[in-house]
Amino acid sequence: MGLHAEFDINMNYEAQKIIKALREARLAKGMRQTELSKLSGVPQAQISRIEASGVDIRLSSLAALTHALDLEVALVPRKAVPAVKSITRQTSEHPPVQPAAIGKELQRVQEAIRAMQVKIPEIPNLDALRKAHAAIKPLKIDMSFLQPLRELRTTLERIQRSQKDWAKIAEVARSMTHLRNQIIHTRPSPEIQDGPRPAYTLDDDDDA
Amino acid sequence: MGLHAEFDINMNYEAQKIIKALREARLAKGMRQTELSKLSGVPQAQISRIEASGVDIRLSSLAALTHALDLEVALVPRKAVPAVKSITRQTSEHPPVQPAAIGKELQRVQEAIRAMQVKIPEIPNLDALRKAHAAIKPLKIDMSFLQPLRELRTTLERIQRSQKDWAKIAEVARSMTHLRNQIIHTRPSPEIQDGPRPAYTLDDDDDA
DNA sequence: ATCAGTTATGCACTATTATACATAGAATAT
DNA sequence: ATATTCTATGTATAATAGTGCATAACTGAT
Repeated sequence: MGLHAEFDINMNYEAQKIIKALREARLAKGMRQTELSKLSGVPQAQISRIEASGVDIRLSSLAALTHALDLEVALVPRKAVPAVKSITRQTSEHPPVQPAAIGKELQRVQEAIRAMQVKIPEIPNLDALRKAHAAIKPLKIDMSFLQPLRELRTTLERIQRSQKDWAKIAEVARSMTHLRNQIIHTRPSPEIQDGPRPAYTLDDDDDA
Repeated sequence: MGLHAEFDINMNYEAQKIIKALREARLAKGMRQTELSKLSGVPQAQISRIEASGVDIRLSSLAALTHALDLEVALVPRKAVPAVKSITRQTSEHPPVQPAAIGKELQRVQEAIRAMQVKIPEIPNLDALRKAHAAIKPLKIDMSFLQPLRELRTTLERIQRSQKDWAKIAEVARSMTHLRNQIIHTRPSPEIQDGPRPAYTLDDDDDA
């Protein structure tokens, strides 16, 4: 039982690749096992075992997890694999070439959201927040938006600390979406094209 | 066909869709459960249970089956799902290297069914028709079946025009299903003797 | 009616996932 | 070093996938 237990021989390559993709998808979203647990309904302990101990997961569980990660399980013909791969690369999350300060701030926002979730078990609005953030993340953001971002974050943190006014979370989410729209409109800078991040799916990036 | 379409409540929607896709992939290749069983190592009984009784299959089994079917399990971002679907359609479910005349006739059959539906709003038998057609569509069909297909279609059209004898629709559906079975059974016949065709087809008929 | 091929079920039995807690161990802040 | 968060494990139990064999049920063919 090492730190990273080896995979059992139970699962074949294919299966292990999927599991690995799952884990990477979670990490790419900055999600913790506990969060994913809450979103998917799968207990944290089980997620851990799945990721680390090579549990031969059942399809329903896989579906639950992927759903929570905004992914979908698909059966693609071998012949189509390369094409599909290229598409998913395009669509997957890019940590875009960002001014360092912006990148850091985005990270902090994500942190704040996560902290929120940890503190308060039952919040429906949180998902809106997460989505707003996810919508902003893949954009190229000008330095002029650093301030607004920071303010949003501090507001969020204040709410979290005060343990009250959770109703305001929805409001924050709204302004965050608004901010996103502004960002988009300031310059016709659509999605980014390069992606050093293959992220999940059909990864052939081998390893051991 | 959906003799027994009763899935357990254990599996979620997503999971059931995958199972269905599996079954259809098998049928599209004209494979029988015993054959798939040999290729994948999964016992026929288990395959049957999986397809019909909504077994919550494990990932390793899924991988084994998909592999035997020349498919791969992929996790695709929700946003990319439509694109991926269009690709996989192009590659697999698509008119499978069909003689042009057959393809056209299938199209006409579909037309006839649709016309029927427009004329008569509520007919239970129509669904059977639709299913029979859907079951035929993904098959590789020999030119020898062109005549039977055509006859079925004209019968259908006659019924529709006469505005009567709707009871016969069920009969047509039955013979269509029958036709499907015949088509499947003639699989081990490497035909391809079409005339009206660009000579370069490059058909990648992958039957092993 | 009979036969052959395919799929669905029944049953006994095993192997493993899944779950609930609890908690240890690792990694990160403070 | 201390606290906190995150991940991995331990234990016990329930639920069920998986297997093998046999065979029923259904279909199309002779």
